[in-house]
Amino acid sequence: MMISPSYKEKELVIMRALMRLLARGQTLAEIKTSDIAQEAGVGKGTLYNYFAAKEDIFARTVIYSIDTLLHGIWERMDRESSFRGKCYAVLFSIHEMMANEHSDLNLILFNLGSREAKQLLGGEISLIWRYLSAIREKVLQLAQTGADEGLFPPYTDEEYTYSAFASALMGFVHARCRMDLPTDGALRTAMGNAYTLLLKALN
Amino acid sequence: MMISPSYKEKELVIMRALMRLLARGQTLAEIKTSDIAQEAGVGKGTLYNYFAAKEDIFARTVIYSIDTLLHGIWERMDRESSFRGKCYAVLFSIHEMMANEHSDLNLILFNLGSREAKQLLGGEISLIWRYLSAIREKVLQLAQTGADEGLFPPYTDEEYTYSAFASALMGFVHARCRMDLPTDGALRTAMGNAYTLLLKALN
Amino acid sequence: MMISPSYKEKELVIMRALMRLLARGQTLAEIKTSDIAQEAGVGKGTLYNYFAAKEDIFARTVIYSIDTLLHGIWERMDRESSFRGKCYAVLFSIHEMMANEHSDLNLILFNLGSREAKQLLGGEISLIWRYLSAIREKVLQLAQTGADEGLFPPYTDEEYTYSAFASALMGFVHARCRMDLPTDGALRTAMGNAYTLLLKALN
Amino acid sequence: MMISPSYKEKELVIMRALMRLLARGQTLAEIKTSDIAQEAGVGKGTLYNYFAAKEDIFARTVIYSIDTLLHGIWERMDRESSFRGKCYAVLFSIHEMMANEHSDLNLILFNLGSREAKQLLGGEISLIWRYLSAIREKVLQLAQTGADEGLFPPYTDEEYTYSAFASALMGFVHARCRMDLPTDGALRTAMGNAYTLLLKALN
DNA sequence: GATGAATGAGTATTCATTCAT
DNA sequence: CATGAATGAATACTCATTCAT
Repeated sequence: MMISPSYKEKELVIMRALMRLLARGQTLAEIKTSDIAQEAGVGKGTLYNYFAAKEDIFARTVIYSIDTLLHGIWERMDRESSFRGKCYAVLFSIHEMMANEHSDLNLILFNLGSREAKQLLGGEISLIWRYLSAIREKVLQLAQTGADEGLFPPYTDEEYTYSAFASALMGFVHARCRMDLPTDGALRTAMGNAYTLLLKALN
Repeated sequence: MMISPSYKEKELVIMRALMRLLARGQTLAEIKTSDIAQEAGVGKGTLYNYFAAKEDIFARTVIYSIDTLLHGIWERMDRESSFRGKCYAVLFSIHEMMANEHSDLNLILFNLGSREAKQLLGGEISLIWRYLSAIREKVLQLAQTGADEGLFPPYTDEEYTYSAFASALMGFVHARCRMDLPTDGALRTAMGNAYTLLLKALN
Repeated sequence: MMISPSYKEKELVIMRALMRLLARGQTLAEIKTSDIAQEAGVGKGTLYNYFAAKEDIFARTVIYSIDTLLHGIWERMDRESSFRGKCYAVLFSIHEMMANEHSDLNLILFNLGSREAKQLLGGEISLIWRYLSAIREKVLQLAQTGADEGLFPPYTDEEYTYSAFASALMGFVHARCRMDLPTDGALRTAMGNAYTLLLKALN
Repeated sequence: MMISPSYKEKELVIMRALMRLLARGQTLAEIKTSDIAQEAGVGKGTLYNYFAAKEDIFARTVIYSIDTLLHGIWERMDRESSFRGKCYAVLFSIHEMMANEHSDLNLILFNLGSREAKQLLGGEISLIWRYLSAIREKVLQLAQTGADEGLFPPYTDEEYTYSAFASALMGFVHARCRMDLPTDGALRTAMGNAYTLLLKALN
């Protein structure tokens, strides 16, 4: 299920050090190679035995984070059997990721502009499409589950269906963004709104 | 309607020069003060007569762009009288903004990570909230229009209503992002999906 | 008579600073950009307003030194009217250059390997040939002077004649190199030997 | 006849690896310890079992090359019995050395500035004098041979005689340097000029 | 106000050397 | 003896900012 390759011990040490620094609130632009080395507990030179350049550390850490994140979300979904349970599992994962400064992905993504991200991912741009298609497949499976439960008819327009899930999810992200310190109530409301919208959209 | 203050002649010359550079495909990180000065046709020292620092040029250009963008969208909406016309006006504005490398806002936003953006907007973070509340108000007016036309019942849950618009819009943005070179057909489909979803969500 | 272009004030300040550092016994490889800047009394950044890179400073200083040196030798030769006087003027110039740690050229040349020198002179390799042909012309004029004085017959074989001057000169350089602290006597002997050899070779 | 000490197997492997790298056109400054180790087919650490430092490798390789070169020239001279044959043997050796990128010595010498060379030879500066005196002795023997053949009178001024040989040789080197791709004819002319000059100088 | 030459703090990267295995 | 992963000192170069004109 992991899409990217396996990692050497030291590579992980270094990438995790970078993520800890980001978790501490530092910007990518602020982080120096010496900071990463120190945080990782290795010499500065060692970085360059495993990564071609500072940028390379960033790029590969983004990929590692996406992998880890998706892996986490899917594990959580798979533990639920109902459509509703799976949807809330995703929403809850997203919420946690946004709440947790230490959450792998958001640290990276919120530190990159999209133009910059494209450059960082560079040659590995195809990875993006592989992620997107893996996600799409998962979404359509989920739609199937909902249809099986009789919550809405089986889909006939794949693109519309996918788009409905995307809309509900991103609407939730937007709502979540607008909360400074989300209360349980506000959170439940936002999740409920997303779920309601999804069902209406698919009926 | 412009939320930010008025600008001096030279300030505009400089901010527009920055936007031309971005339009040319350069990253914020790549752009040097000397580039901006040259593109603006002024001396490097002149920049510092109008802006406190390089970062300040960026920050104020972001705001200027948002202003310009929102102004444009609203003008376009106001030219339409029907609910459907207003909705498509917004979707079309977004599409254009994403298609047009020269579109003011996207140049800026796509060059900023959100963490960085927060820092840039800095003390002016309240501006963000003023924009958001202006937008919310406009959205609710729009919902009123739709209700008046009998397309859906008047809203009772303001947050849900706002969220539905946000979801439809962001779903469209996501769909639009997935098109490399959008065909007319694909575009119309994506807009149709967003509009359909919105109506279903509000009924 | 100067073969290379004219120099800006600051360029000269910098090149002369480099030469002072070399005169102080430092190797080219040891000299840092900051050393040059400090010795020149300018900021490190200023170096890069006048030279493209450290290597460029070296390369252009070599050329400047060669110019200066040749200019000096020729001035000295021109002050003498007799063949013998002109020859001794050259030998004496060479001696001085080798004795004087501050002599422009030797500082540079003795710090370069020939492979490195070729690279430094780089695109300006044609300059070398212009210098060599200027020298050859001067040598043949000198041969003419000697023939006019009846010291040896006019030359028929230009290459042999040029080669004889070169041999005598380089033999002197070799002899001079072998002296640690040259006494007046040893010096006069070496010059005498070179002059004798030259006359015999040309008769 | 070898002036420097004998070498261990691995030392030779390493020094020859360095020479191959130089032969390939790389500058001393460009060559890294890892390059030498790789070319020699040993681990980087092994270098330090046989040499104190990178500089030490260079220095001892210079000496090894000089030894090899002189040894080669003298062997060639000894195979000739006539004065003329011996002289041409030397000139031809020099020519070959300059023509052959792989010739041991020139690779080293043409990569060193003289200041640097002094440092490299370092404590072993006395070696230089031993070489020079061995050379001087050989030259005077050669002069004796020429006198025995009646080509010129026996020498009375040792220094002048030595100097004449040095001049002729260095004049040839200078001429040879000026040829880009030496033709047979040009080469024979240059050798003839050197030999002619030598005989004239000694008569 | 406008200019741009001068500045020097700041940083990614290299590579000789070591030493645990 | 042989190795090569780990190290960190060392350094060229950039570029935002200043200020004398």
